[in-house]
Amino acid sequence: MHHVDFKENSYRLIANIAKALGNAHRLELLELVSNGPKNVEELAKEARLSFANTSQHLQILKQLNLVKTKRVFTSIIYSVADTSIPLLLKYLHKTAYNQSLELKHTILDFRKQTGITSVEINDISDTNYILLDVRSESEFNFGHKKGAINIPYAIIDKSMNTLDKDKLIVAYCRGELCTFADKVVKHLQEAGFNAVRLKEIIMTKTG
Amino acid sequence: MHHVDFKENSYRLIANIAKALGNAHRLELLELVSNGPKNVEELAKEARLSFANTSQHLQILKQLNLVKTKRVFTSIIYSVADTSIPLLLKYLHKTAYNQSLELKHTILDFRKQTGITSVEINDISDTNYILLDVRSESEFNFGHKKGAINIPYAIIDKSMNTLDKDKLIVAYCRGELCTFADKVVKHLQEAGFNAVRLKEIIMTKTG
DNA sequence: ATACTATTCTATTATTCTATTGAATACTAT
DNA sequence: ATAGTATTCAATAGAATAATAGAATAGTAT
Repeated sequence: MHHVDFKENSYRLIANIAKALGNAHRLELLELVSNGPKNVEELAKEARLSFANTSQHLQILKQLNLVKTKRVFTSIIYSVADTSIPLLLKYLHKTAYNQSLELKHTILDFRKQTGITSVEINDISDTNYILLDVRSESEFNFGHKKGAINIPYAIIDKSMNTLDKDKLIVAYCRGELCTFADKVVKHLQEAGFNAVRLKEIIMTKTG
Repeated sequence: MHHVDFKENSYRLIANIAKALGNAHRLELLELVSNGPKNVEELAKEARLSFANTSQHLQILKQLNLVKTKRVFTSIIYSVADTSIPLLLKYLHKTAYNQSLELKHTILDFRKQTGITSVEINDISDTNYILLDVRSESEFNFGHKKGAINIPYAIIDKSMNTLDKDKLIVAYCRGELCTFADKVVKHLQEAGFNAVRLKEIIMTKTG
């Protein structure tokens, strides 16, 4: 192969991966499956898309080997194909946040509007905090931050009495654009807890 | 802003960055400017594109704040907007290499065909090797690996006599898809030098 | 001032991408 | 076997993207 064809072929193949990430819905779907395996119905609902459209986007991701499937009873379960993919998503978010003033302001304004404090793990002086994962039980079991406990968003009102009011509660969900943690923090604060939201780009196991 | 709009807006803005990388020519242009500032003419020539088309692609990259411009005499010089961008490109290459069998084989077959050995820095047992940067002088001056010396690809035949035949020569260029280093290694080997190519995804300063 | 030149803009065309709809498929459950 | 259901396929229309050619612009050089 001539070096010009080699270069053009290679760039085309790499660009194909970027192109797959270059659609807001596919990006969201890929992040959803990065948080744990899900079937098409769940993904369609979470991403607010039609069934058929979700399936089509997922097939594009599958064709590029970014997600993989397996059948479990009547459902096709999609999951992320490789652990390097969430890492790529993280750097994409980072660059977007750094280079797009509009994105930066969208995120900062939203957090400001909710009035909830976001902290990074390293910024927490209190060593005796509770790290609270508010995602679903299956997402928690698929992978979570070291030392975290799980109270899914949906049941926080019933289960918050198991939490210690004297400790700082640091809640997190799927990442920067997931708003489960924001809502949980608000509920906890209203119930008299000392709670903040973990500032993170994308959910990663170690932190 | 409602949390659904917040999410959709944010994903749209992040996807816009990915979309910019989702074109083989733009990807190549972005990597070219990551190696050092260049004017439109240079970029068009290197990427084998028409002048107008190059300009249009560059404007898309500029609009997304991935590249920046400045005028120097009669030319507009494009350069990469931020150091986080080459890092994103590196992870994109990595994921593409891992997930696309076709890309992996394209690269492996090309290197096999040239018959040139690729090594990683850590694999070199001989501590007394020469690290040779074969890019242009201006690219070298913009940033190079620690300890590297520069003999641009274009003048290797005239300048190879300054190199030591008793030392291992490890040549590198702009990265995995750049073939300058391959050609230089071949010339050096034919002239009786002991030369190999540095295996690297994207040119980074430290290594 | 004027010519020159590097770059960008405009208009056009061909191509690719996206969402929708309804039908088809492939598997499970009985 | 048959029914049921989750998912995918196929066709389509509209929107967005990409490349080309030629005109326009904005600066430098004389």
